[in-house]
Amino acid sequence: MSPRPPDPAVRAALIETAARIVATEGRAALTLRRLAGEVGTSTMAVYTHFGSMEELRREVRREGFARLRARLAAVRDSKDPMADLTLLGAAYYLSATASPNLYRAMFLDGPVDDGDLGTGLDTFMYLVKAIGRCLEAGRFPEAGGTDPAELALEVWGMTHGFVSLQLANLLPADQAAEHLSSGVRSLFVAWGDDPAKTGASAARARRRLAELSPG
Amino acid sequence: MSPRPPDPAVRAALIETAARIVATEGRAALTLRRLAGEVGTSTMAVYTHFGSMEELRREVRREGFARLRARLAAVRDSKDPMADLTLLGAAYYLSATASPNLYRAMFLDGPVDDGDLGTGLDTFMYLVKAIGRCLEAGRFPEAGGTDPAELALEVWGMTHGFVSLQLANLLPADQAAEHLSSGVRSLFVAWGDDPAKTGASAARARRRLAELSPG
DNA sequence: GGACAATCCATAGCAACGTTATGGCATACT
DNA sequence: AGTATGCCATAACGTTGCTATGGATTGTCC
Repeated sequence: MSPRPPDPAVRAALIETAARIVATEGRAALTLRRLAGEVGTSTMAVYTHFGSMEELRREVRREGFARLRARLAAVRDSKDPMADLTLLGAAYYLSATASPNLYRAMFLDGPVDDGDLGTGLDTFMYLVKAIGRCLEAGRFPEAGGTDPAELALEVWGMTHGFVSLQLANLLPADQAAEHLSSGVRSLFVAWGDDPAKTGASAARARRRLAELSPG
Repeated sequence: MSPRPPDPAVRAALIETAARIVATEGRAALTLRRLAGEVGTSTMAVYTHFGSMEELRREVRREGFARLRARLAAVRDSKDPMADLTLLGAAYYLSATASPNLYRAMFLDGPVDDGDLGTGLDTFMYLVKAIGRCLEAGRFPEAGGTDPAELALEVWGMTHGFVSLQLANLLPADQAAEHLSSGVRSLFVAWGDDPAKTGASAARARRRLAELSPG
């Protein structure tokens, strides 16, 4: 009754190879025939495993989110939640700029569907939790009863903005990084953080940069 | 000696039709044969006028920047430079979200080249000048001797960030608009603007929304 | 253990894509 | 008027994603 099962190794190889091609050469470089050729299978394998090229691209995005999540998870909670927060921002920025084409595929290439939204949202939670801990520590007196998710959205919007400008060649990397950090610092100031503490946390974050996964 | 000159009407029709297709149906809807068909010419006309499909897409981006510039130019200087600034931000946001596919083509679809950078930069100048007038009016005491372009970059980065998140379906329109305005307000607070004045300027800007071009 | 049935994947063909070659015909200068 | 120059219409080429067909392989049942 039961027929031949699909080979999980073929499926994994397709995703991994596709992610590599997209990450190194961009979306346009990923073609059906080339993918099948590099994996050493036939074009039909893509259709039995994913149904369409678009569905495979979605799996590539999932892979991208998984890698981003791993980077963020490498940032451990410390006694200075704002240093943790700064380090999360750095991990996000470095992930995006180290694999610009993958970031483009995840966030820029087109409207994401609901499936992506779910897998992307849990990476956002790392940011929300860090900000929540900053609030508990009393670092943002001016943002008293605010939902941490609201504040996290401000930080994410600004981060995504500068990353996008850099990836679009509208800003050189050094300017993007500098204005991003000064912009986020402005948010902290507006939320009432003590400037001396802000500086101390930033210094502590800088000392912990080695925690971040390589790349 | 001199041969038949290229018809400027054909060229204009190609650009206008291409911009309409991209704006209404997105980048993927613009194909060579369809464009030639709708304009009522042959596929070769595209190559005599633009040389390649990619060069025509660049003209579409130029057209998009021209439209954005017209929107920004419709905001006249008033005695309240921060109201002007807020209105410029609204004009930018409304332009982008009213023609999301055109904004995508201009800023999101791929790395822009140097030609785009030049045409895009002069729209940025509207923002720089408004912030310069805010500085002259003493609205940002904490940002004393800072270059207006630096501050404008912060505002632009945040604006572009939330616009991009909305266009990517990562944020619903109402949340994007709300967090964008509250984020920009945070920047003003961090730069030392008097909260009462900030509110008054925002109210004045709201009353002037009709100045903006329709759409 | 052998027949069966289901289905994965290899081969071949389709429409549509951007681009290039070819050629007729209109146009501006001698 | 004649001519040469180059715009634009027609046709073909290679590559794209996708579908139709068919052979090979594997799990199940008697």
